[in-house]
Amino acid sequence: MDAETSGAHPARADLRLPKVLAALADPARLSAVRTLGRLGESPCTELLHAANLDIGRSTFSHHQKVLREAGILHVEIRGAQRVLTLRRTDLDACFPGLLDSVLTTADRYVA
Amino acid sequence: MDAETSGAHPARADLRLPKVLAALADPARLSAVRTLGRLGESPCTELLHAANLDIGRSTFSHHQKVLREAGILHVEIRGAQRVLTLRRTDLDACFPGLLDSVLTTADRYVA
DNA sequence: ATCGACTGTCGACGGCGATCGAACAGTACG
DNA sequence: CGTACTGTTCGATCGCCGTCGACAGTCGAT
Repeated sequence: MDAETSGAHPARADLRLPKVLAALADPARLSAVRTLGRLGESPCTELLHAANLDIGRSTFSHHQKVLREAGILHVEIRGAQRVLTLRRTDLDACFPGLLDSVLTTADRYVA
Repeated sequence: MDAETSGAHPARADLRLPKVLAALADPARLSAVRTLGRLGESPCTELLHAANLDIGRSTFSHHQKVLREAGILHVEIRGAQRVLTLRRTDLDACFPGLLDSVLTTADRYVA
């Protein structure tokens, strides 16, 4: 079926810390992840606006891909939209405390 | 005195999450930080060997600078050597749980 | 069924960063 | 002083990453 949906999402055992950190290191992606942490789930464009990102949809599409391939995001196709969610359980299993830390860090240390 | 030693080390209030994550995202730097977490403190060359990094001294010097400017390392000059330590208290204050997470993540998720 | 509005993807380009080797500077020890 | 060691700086190379404009599915309305 979806060599698309499954191949693009790395298995839990394939997650790697450097890749996760690199994905989170970009300000736009970090903002998106933190916003998604508050929203729970969101389609791409909606998240793009909710995170106040001043970038085009094409750029955001690229970021979404990077986050997905790092194992941070799960993408579910609903009609014409792709609904994004955080892979909380997988991330917590591999990197205990990391996601919580990234999500709860005060805004003044993120700017 | 040390406009060198103090200016190069950002104040706690100036630490920024994206910069810290970017510094930790590089495999060589990540390995160095994790090794330093076990050693407590170490001079550059000693850490370079302890971390099994297959890179030259000049490259490591660059990484050390990146980690220092991100606020992750503290550098103390002792004679001819520079002794490196993690800025644990500052990092814990700004990004609770982050350093612990990075240091305690299982090796198999770091490779 | 087709038009239009919306969704997200793809190819290309530009710039940053990791790396190296060589030259340099500071320190310790004879 | 001269040798050995520690780490930095510089210039160059090269691959990767963020960005954009043009393109392609999908849905609702007419």
